[in-house]
Amino acid sequence: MLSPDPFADCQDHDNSFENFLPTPSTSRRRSEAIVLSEEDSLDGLIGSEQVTVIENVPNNTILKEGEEDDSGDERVNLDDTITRMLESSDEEEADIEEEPQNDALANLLRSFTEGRRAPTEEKEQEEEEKDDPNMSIDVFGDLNQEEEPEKEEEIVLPNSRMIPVHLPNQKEAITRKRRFEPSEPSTSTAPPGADGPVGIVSSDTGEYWNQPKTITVHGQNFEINSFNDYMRMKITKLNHQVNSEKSKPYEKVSETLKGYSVFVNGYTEPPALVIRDLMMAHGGEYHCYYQHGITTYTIASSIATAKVNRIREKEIFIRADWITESIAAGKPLDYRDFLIYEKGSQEKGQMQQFLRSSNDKPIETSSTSGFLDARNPNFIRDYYARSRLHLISTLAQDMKDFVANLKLEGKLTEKCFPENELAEMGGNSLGIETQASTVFHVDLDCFFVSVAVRDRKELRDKEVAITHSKGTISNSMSEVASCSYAARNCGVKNGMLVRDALQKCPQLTLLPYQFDDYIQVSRQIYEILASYTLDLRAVSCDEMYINMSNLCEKYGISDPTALAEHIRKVIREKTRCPASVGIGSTSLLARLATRHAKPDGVFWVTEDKKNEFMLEEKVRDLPGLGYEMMNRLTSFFGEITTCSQLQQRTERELIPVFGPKLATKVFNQCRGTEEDPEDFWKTHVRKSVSCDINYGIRFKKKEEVLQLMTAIGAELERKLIDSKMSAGSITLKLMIRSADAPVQTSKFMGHGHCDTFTKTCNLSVSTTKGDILTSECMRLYAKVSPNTEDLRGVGVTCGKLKSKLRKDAASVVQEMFGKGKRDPKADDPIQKKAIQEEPLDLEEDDDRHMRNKVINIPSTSNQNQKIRNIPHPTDVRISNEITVPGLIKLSKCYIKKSVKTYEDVEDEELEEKCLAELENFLQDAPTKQSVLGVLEVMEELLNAGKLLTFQSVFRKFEEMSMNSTICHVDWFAAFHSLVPYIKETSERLLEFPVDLPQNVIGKFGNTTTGTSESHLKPTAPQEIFVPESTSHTYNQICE
DNA sequence: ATCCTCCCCTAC
DNA sequence: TAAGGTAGGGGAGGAT
Ligand SMILES: Nc1ccn([C@H]2C[C@H](O)[C@@H](COP(=O)(O)OP(=O)(O)OP(=O)(O)O)O2)c(=O)n1
Ligand SMILES: [Mg+2]
Repeated sequence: MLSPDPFADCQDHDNSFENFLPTPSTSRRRSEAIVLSEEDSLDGLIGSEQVTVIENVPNNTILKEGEEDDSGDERVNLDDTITRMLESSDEEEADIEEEPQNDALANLLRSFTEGRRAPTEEKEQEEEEKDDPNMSIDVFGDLNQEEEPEKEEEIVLPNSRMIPVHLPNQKEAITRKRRFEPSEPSTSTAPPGADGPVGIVSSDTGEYWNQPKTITVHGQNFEINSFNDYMRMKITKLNHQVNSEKSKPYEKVSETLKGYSVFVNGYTEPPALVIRDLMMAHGGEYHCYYQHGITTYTIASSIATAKVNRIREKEIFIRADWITESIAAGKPLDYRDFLIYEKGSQEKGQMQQFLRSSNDKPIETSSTSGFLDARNPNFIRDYYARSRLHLISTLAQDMKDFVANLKLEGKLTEKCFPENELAEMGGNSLGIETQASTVFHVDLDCFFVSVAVRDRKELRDKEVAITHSKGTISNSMSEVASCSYAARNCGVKNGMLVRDALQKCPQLTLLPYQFDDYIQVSRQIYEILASYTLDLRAVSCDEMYINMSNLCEKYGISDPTALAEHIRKVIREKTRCPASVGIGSTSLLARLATRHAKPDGVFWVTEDKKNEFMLEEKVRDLPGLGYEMMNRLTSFFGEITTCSQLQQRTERELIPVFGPKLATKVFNQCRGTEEDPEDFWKTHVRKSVSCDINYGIRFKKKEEVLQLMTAIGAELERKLIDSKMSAGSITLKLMIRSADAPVQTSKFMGHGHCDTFTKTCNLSVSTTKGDILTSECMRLYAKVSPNTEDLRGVGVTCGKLKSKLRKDAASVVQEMFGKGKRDPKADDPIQKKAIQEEPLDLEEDDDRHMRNKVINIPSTSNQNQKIRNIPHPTDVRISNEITVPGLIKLSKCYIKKSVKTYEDVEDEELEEKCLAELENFLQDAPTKQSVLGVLEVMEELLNAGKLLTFQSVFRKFEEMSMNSTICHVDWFAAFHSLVPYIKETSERLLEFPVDLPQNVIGKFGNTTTGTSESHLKPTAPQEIFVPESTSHTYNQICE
């Protein structure tokens, strides 16, 4: 195959290298990324620089202030409200669910297995679909190696979409040289994708760097560096007795407590150490800290009253004798007999007991069957409960939502500081003009560590890292989530493998996560900052920007560092965590300033000093320039570390390196002239919702894939509903073990070196439904059809999101008719038609339909070759032309009937005529387009609020589709593939806040079971008013 | 030109 | 053992 990739030139260079690198071409790109490891030395530099910053830059460093030329005041538009955030009822009809779901799944399963039955033919046929120009079929050839191994040679680089650049030869040489430098084995800044320095030994970062240090045999790591080990043990023991004891070997006596884990709170009898041994000896787990969702029980002797008040949700306090008695009994006993109640408050305890027993069983820890088992329905939950990245991602999103809601309400959070402090701050400087723009960047210092160290004074200023690793294995492949500044001085960095961190810093103390506390602290800091101003932008769980321009002006504060110190003080008091504040006139300057402020300080880049300031800034610190871009920069211009060096380059020169957008951005950034975009302080509408699992995926059977997809679908449904969005498109991302990567990854159950494949499809009707998402994902999965055992990761992204909130629709109705009551005139279709509407999101579907291309329907002969390819709604992009004339006429006919109060012979005749036409139409096998046409008519009836008509049409259609004498057999299946979509639309309507005969829909929901009987007895439904659709279909119906 | 899909990169 | 998620920006190259 030929590659259209303009980067092909560079491939040639690489090819000359292939002697050294037994790397197949697919992974060449990645290995190159690893090879260019000046990143390491560069970061090492930064690391050491940080030391000086810490020591030499006193807190409150202020570069002199001077000019205040800018008169352009940052106006923030608080009115930029997202209407979608407004409240609206969002109930779900639980009982509608069951049966249709199964239908959808059954359908999907069928199509899935069919797809697998004849993979080769499928593959060839797929070519004509041409829906995948980028992902060449050969890629699959690559994966299905056992069939066609010779193909490997001609494979193009499917993953290497590069900016079209011709790398100078000489730079290439530099690149290569570096490749063999064993120096600075820091993996911390290597992006996750750079996992595979494939050419050398193995697939994973860790294995590459550590190959000389460890030997791996049968999954067992044999360590070499025992001195480090010894030191670490010794220090850990001093610092944390329990932890050190952990490494003692113990005899496993039984499996009685398998699946249970405990956290010991305070003094108990037997004491914590004994409990730990007991737990371990009997198959249980001992946790040094309570971990929400993971720790089964908390063991304590009594709970102080104060403590009861802040019991973590679901935390179960029991007495220690649960353990001893369970062991004695040889089975885990019911925890409820061992609950601890607050003294003298039996009542409350019983209430709690009741709540607990009714709500949920004690959290069975995943280890019962190993969460890697896809059959575990709590698969995702258990994984998430331990994933720090999931935690910080969702927490960041939560904080963004929190801020968005505050802006919407326009209310500050409750003041948590004396008002006069602000006034005092600016009191004496009323005459002095304040800065035109003052932006704060607040970031907690080594967030996770700070939280952990709060209650452990002895570890303050010590080398500490937060990780899953308990330190029992010296060369742990676990990652350091966050490390203290003392540890950073040793060269430890966030994201580094524990093994490497211990190598650099043997005295490192490892502490476990405290997820619950991160959530709390995160909320606290946002509550604090939001009490000052709503001009605030959430970046992550521990980091945000605040626009202090208005506040400074209001209180006449000319020295923002005083304000910053004040804020830091409040944060420290409330959370007991240190925060640093960077101050500048733009977010960029504030952010860069924070680097100098850390740890636990303030740094202000004043306008007159900002040019000077920028000169010394590190290029790597510019936001947007990561590992890969630094590599590219170096390969073009050699080592460039400071912004002053970067300033020597023209914008034009940077474009080939970074691409036009980034080049412009970086060009301005390195001069400090980058202005914040107009909407920087505005709430951003979320564009995607996704769920990724790229850990622990080792499947044997395709059913397990389906099971995972089902879980992902459910999770996405939850997230979509939570964010009040529905998905218009679905993207499936698969991580597949690279052909050259070993089956055993270096990180236990990690994904190792992988190739990724993505497939997207658009939904004809946007949805929140997990079963639809799942079935679509499986269809996409079938398109890739990788070796099940080589699957290493699955991610699903919902895009083309639509707000599911009806608020805007409702307000339109209110404006027109007042009070949101249904207008009687609206029932009259003729009058109704006269009413012109703003486009509502109901109609966005139609907009999208118009935009989408119409895919050519394969000729019938072509279709017949397939085993039996029943058209599916998403096979087709929506057509403008509806091809179900009989159905439309029937609809018209029913609409007419629903309006009239008398029987009309003429209408009867018309109805029969329509039915005949429809029958005629249904005699042909369903095509993609005709199935879609049916769907569209149904949807439009629903969208138009024609419930009665819809019912009639639906019922009629269902009836006909089941009758194989009047209709082609495939229509039955085709019709049922539509049901979930129709159901989804009908449920959407339930949310419409105008009077709605819910019972009708409810009844309808129960009848879409696919069985023959139809309960769609008209229970006197009324047509409801819904703002008129402008769609082509609807116009056809109304005509 | 502008859109869409399939990537890659970045940040926490 | 280990828990490598998630959202956004953006480029290449094809389709329209
Ligand atoms: N690779 C990473 C990077 C960060 N985090 C988590 C742990 C961090 O504590 C938190 C915040 O990230 P920061 O980049 O703000 O790093 P720290 O707060 O730890 O240090 P500092 O902000 O002082 O540089 O995110 C993580 O789990 N894994
Ligand atoms: Mg931080």
